[in-house]
Amino acid sequence: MSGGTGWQEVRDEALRRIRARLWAPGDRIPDEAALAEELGCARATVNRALRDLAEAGLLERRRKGGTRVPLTPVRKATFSIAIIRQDIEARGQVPGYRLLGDIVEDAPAEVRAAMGDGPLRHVTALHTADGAGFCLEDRWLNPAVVGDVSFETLSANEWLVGNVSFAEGTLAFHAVPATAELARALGCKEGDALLALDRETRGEVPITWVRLVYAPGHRVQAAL
Amino acid sequence: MSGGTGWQEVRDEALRRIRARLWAPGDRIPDEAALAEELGCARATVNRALRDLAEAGLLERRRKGGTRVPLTPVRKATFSIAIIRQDIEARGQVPGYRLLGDIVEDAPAEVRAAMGDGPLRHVTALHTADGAGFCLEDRWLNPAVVGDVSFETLSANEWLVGNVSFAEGTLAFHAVPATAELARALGCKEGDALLALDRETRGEVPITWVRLVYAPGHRVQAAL
DNA sequence: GCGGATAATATGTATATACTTAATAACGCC
DNA sequence: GGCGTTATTAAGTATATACATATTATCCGC
Repeated sequence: MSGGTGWQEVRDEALRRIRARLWAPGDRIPDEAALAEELGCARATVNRALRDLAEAGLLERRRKGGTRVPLTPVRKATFSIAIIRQDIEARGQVPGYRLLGDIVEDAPAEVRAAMGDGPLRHVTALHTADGAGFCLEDRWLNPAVVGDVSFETLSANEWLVGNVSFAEGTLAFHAVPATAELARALGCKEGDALLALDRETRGEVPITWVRLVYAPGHRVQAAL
Repeated sequence: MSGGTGWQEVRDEALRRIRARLWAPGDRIPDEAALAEELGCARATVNRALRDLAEAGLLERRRKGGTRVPLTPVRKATFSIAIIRQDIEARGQVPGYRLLGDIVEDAPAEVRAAMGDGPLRHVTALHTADGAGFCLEDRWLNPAVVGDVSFETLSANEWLVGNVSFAEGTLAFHAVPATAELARALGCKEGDALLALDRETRGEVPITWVRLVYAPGHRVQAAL
């Protein structure tokens, strides 16, 4: 009657009521059955809509407890992790890649915490955009997983995505000062503030630990 | 037969096949009806499971085109945005708050791009954890939205969440060098590399633009 | 062979129904 | 009143069915 029964319309109507404070923070909202009747749709449709909002942190749902608008919503932001080359192409720039180092050695404590003790394959490479340094990849690999694949022309980043992707892992952002090596590779001054992304990937066993350090000014954008 | 028909079990089984490369990158997987029959459940259950994997970037689905394992998966990571005070409490530390400045003035170009021209209320505040500087909040507010609420004791961060939350916005991470003010507030040296989070929030009109600069070493963790 | 209309198809969604589960509320006992 | 048991409730899930919608594939006329 009111114009539609799709779950997205139900979600939008719920969102409107939240924003208009018809449903104020702390409030318990009508249950699914009541909303279904009011909006003229099935309960499953309301369920889908409210579940969607709950996943975004805009509602809190509990069995028997009903659904309520959180007093202090914990919004969730998502960002996409693509291959670096794709990232650069998406910016309309020409991607480049240069292998800087590839040796087996003992890793620092920070890496050993994630990858375990024992010698690891240490690969460093520079990704460029339109010829300029874009991102320095500092990667430690489990030799048992990668064997002796060459990363001369194909970045480890790309090889991993195509071969041992779909694994679990953790990810964190932080800031690091540019070392002499970073300054040289990324074309900035030593000590400059750079954005870094640490990522750890493992399947059954640890696979890789990587730190990507981006050129000055780089921003990683997320969507709410 | 095989042990269960819940959508999470279907999802896990699909994930297992992807990881085991039974379904290899580029492959088209069986359609929902076939999987439903094979796994002994309803098509809607399979749909729920595969939709979940597609949202995580582990599958690509298209009407008529079927479902396939992406050649270069674009994984999605999510992180939660809570009130800073809650963030600090979650670390087991005692949160503190000190208002540093609150004046109406013209904003720099970067902020005007998001908030429009005209004078804005500029609020700066320091969040502390166990007494030490944790995060400097540099916020520009639309006076038409906030009026003359006092942020002496309640952080703007918290006031906004409780009053104009549920709005749209953008969010980005980057790195900045510590200015003299930042160094003083966060207890570090001038020029130190610091993680910054820029966030823009708007409803019908621009509401606020904020930059949170964290103390040295701070990491923002995301989940895959 | 090419382009455009047409058919086929896999996913997307809506619905009624039924049952499960977690959490709260009610009850009754002491 | 305090406490443990039981009943109730609202969300969570599963299912069959039906129809919608985007594509892809096919067919046909030229």
